[in-house]
Amino acid sequence: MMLDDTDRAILAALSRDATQTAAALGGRIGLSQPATWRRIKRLRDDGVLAGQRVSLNAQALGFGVTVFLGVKLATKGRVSLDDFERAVTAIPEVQLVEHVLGLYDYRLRVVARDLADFERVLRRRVMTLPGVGDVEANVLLSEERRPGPI
Amino acid sequence: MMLDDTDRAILAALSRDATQTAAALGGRIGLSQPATWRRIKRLRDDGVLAGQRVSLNAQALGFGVTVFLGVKLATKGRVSLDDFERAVTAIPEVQLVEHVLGLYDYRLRVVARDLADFERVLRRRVMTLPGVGDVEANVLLSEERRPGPI
DNA sequence: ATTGAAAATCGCCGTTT
DNA sequence: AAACGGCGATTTTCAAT
Repeated sequence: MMLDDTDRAILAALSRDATQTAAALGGRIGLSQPATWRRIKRLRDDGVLAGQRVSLNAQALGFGVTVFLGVKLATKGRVSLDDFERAVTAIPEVQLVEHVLGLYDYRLRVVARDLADFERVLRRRVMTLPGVGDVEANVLLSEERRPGPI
Repeated sequence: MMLDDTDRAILAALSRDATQTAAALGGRIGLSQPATWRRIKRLRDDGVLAGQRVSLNAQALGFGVTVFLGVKLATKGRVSLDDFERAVTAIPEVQLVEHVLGLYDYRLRVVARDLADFERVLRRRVMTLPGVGDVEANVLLSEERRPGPI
């Protein structure tokens, strides 16, 4: 599928604020409500707009600590990967499981109430995962999301 | 603020799909539309529901490669951090800038059309950032988002 | 239970490619 | 002629009270 500048403007606008109406968005880029809506629908149908999700404020929920873990597996057969993924997705504190290629095999985004709570998760849950070798940790200080290239 | 199981069910449902209506969501958890809507409004007012974002399908947009970069700065004064952050947010291919504590100073999520395009971004844009020391890369194979602890 | 707004269409006609 | 947009209108749905 081919995207023109109008599509890009719509995607950029929706990235900033997904709650705005088709009429308001169209007004800002010089399109009528139906035309804007048709384009949004096409972008949805083409799979470019993949969905819409709320972003939860972890701080407000009492999760003050976010840690990124790089995990290297000790053994890497197909079964090892499957076993690891099955087990890791059962840890509630894990928000994101990324299978990667490079120095590590998996990257995990983990939230905890505080550092003491994180230590518990690390020792009782992460270090006991099947096949785990090296684990590296980075504590999140701040993050900024950018619109991306579009 | 205090969350009960009903609030948790609402947050979990909205994390999966933010487009669903209060009536539909309520129906699934045994609440009326107004009751569900009031709870959602309270969660919004309390700052637990922080906003709503569309998820763009990078693949469909022609960005087939996602790479995580761990960046270590060579020099780490306040000015170095400010300079680095200013410069890195000007790279369109960077979707996410995470300031972290640990082996690395920053973690970047970078998208590119393909590996050749990524090499260009890495050499021309990332390696020329002010104060950059070591850079480590992990190529994303797949990722799975989880609801988190809520 | 109600209302007012917005989403989600449709048809038609003009323009551009 | 195919694709797209504007305009006007309608129906349906849903947020909000």
